[in-house]
Amino acid sequence: MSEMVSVHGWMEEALSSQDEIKDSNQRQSAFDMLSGLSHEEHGSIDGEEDDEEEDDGEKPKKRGPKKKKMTKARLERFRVRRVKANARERTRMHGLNDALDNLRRVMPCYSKTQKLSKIETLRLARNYIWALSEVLERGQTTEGKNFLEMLCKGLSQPTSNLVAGCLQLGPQSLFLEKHEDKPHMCESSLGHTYSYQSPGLPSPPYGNIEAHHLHLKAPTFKTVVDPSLVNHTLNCTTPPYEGALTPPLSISGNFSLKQDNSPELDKSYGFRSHYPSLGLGSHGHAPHFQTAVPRYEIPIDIAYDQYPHHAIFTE
DNA sequence: TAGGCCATCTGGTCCT
DNA sequence: AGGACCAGATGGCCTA
Repeated sequence: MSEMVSVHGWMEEALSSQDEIKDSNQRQSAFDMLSGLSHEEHGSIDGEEDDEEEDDGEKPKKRGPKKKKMTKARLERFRVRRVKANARERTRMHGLNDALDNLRRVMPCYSKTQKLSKIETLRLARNYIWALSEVLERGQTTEGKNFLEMLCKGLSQPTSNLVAGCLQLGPQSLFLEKHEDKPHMCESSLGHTYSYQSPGLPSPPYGNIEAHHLHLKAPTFKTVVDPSLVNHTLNCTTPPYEGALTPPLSISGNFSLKQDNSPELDKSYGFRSHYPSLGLGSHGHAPHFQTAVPRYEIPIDIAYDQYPHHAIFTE
């Protein structure tokens, strides 16, 4: 019993030493772990500082590997190992999340304020690669409805709406038409926040996107930012690529740009990355596609009866 | 309040 | 032995 107390004592110590463990839940799970230990090992705790096993000579020997006694020393090592493993796991997951963030930034609808979920980021990335492959292999345009449909395949409707909105609004990202009842705030690739009217897209949770929802008339733009910026974005055709073709990926150049928070880099980087062009930032060497804003007139039906969480485009 | 998303802890497995 | 990776469990936060 005294050993249990001491064991809980080190658990408490270990727990209190971890900033991450803040609540009773995690505390409890740690004790659950301890309970697991107690199941087979508490009986062996004998207070010895020594790790060596001892045969008591009276009980019949069991087959199989001997269970080492859970001495204080072993418990301490176990604790240290577990704490270190937790820290590594946190670090690993942070790295994974950083990578996911980098992926978000090269998606065609990056927004600092409206982050795509992990799963949606991966789905959109898959679609983006697929769509760009089609562009390269079949000469499809990035401005047609097919491109948008490919991008949105399998995405949830909120994400589809986001992508559709971003592609329609694009770098110009502002347009206000008749519907001014529910303006949305949209952070553009330039890092500015625009107020725009979603063109009738249903808001979550889940409706149907119909053709007229994405019918864009000659856009009239309203801006709440510097008009010169808007003018800049309105003329946002990237210069034709003149260099040698290289694989359209420059990881270091691409991602390092975003990690630098300089607004200037943000501009050039985001400007390209938010668009269905193959521009890969100022350090990338991918052929640039025309990045003028496409205007979609898309007959989109979403079969939400069948897939309540995913937008399915049907022809 | 339910559901989605997320961070964290944890133990198991594989590899070096 | 120890690290990387993985998946399950758990609870917090947020939103409709």
